Amino acid sequence: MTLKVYDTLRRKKEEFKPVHEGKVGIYFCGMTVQGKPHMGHMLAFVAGDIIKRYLRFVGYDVTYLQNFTDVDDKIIEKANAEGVDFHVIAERYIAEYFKYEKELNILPADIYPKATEHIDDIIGLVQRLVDRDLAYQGGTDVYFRVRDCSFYGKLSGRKIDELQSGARIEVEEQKEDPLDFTLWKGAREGEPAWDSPWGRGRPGWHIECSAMSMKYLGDTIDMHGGGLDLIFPHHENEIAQSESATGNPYVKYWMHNGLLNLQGEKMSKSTGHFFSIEDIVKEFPGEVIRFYLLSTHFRSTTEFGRERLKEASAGFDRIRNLCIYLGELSSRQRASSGVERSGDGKDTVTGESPLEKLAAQVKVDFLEAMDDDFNSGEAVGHIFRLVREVNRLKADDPSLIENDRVGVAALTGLMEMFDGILGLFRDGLPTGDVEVPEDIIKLVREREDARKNKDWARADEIRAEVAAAGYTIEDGPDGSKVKPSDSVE
RNA sequence: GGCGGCGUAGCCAAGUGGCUAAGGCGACGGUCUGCAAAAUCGUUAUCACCGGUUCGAAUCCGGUCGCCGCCUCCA
Repeated sequence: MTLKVYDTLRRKKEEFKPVHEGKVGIYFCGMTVQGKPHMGHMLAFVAGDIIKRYLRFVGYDVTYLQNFTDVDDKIIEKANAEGVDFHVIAERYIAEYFKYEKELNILPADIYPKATEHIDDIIGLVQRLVDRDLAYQGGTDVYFRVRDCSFYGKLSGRKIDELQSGARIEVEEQKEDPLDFTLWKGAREGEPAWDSPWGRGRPGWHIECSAMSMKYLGDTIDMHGGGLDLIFPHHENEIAQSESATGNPYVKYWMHNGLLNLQGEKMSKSTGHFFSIEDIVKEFPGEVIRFYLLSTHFRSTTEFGRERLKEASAGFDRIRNLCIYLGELSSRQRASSGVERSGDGKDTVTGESPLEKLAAQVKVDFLEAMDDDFNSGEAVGHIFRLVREVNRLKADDPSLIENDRVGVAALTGLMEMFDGILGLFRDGLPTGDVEVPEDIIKLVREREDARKNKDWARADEIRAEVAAAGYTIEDGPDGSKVKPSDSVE
């Protein structure tokens, strides 16, 4: 099987071949920490996480960078409004980010470079561009000369001449051309600033990503990710400045995630038309949020809303229930293994039992989906097929499953693999061994007695009571089970 | 105006030339259950419209309509 990846620049899917054998360097555009993270951010980072996890699963040595752009106009604005140092603002939102990164089971990046900690690298890169006459100082700023960049526009499909007509003419007379973008921004009174050959100032937007990406991962990196809305101008400018400076290709595969829609319209901070992760996490478990985000292909525009999350929650419960069932079977089988496990032949790996066949088939389907540009949406569909198939076998003849130790082990291993790649569960596969308070257990026992006596009224009463406490009772052939209520209302 | 994307069932969503168009949610009808829950079975799509290419198209080409994004800070 071969991994295929869609590249935004070439606009097609291609077989993935890393720059260096066995290694993958990924730079994922993180947040400009000027506010709390919203769902759109989280979608992007979950997408990056899936890519990272899968490449590791396939066997690559992955180095994953996710930056924090921790100085910009809005951060400074907020700092001034609150009368604090801009670092206070930046660090506040960085801390926020980490909170939700953990909540959504996003594996930590290997490096979280910050713009303000790479001022020297940034100045060095700007200097290279100035030295080559591709950038110039205008007033206290330094600009990139867009018209001299022959390949400008190749990522976004824009032509320089067409750009100009639509471009807002900025009132910066220091620019030779309105299209030129800022590499270095001279400081005004009261703004954070660093010394540079062009006077005190700070980096413009775009340049920090180029500098940090190249510093840690080299001139040419394997993948650069971020939201679709970063293609222009951010990534276009990154390519322009990076390739102009080094003469080497900047990125091998551009990975852009689709944007989140809210009732058909893009989430947008400026219009207030968005959900903050902070609010959503109050209503839904991080696992459900993550599951929803990854059950659509990351490049698609995705509808987001509470209704969608409720649906995802119901589906997610099906997967969780299967894991719990498998966990119970394993422990039961383990418990009985000492006694009756001689020579019925069931413990032999034959690859022939229905469970083994099912596991093998679904595994292939799942991996094929993931190999196809990390299509986690399709992959999730295969998991559901597995869930239904196992449940069907169980409904037909539970003993078939219960006696198939090898098959159960195969399924369990498969679910662990899915979990490793998709990061479905924060604490590993759910086992069903959840803590239920003593008083609840007491009630359940009481109810079982009532049921034996066919005192249905009392039984229903207790069930309601237990439900009110947040637990669900399921009556089965071997008694009643209790578990925390998992569906989200 | 320029560039790009999308339009698949009640809703969400895979699928980009060829077996019965994944999967989830919901709804309706069965099974199981004391009733539920969980689970399961069945039903619920000629893929926006028109034309073309092809033995064959949701999938390719052309056109029409509709929606959205980018072009300004944005995951």
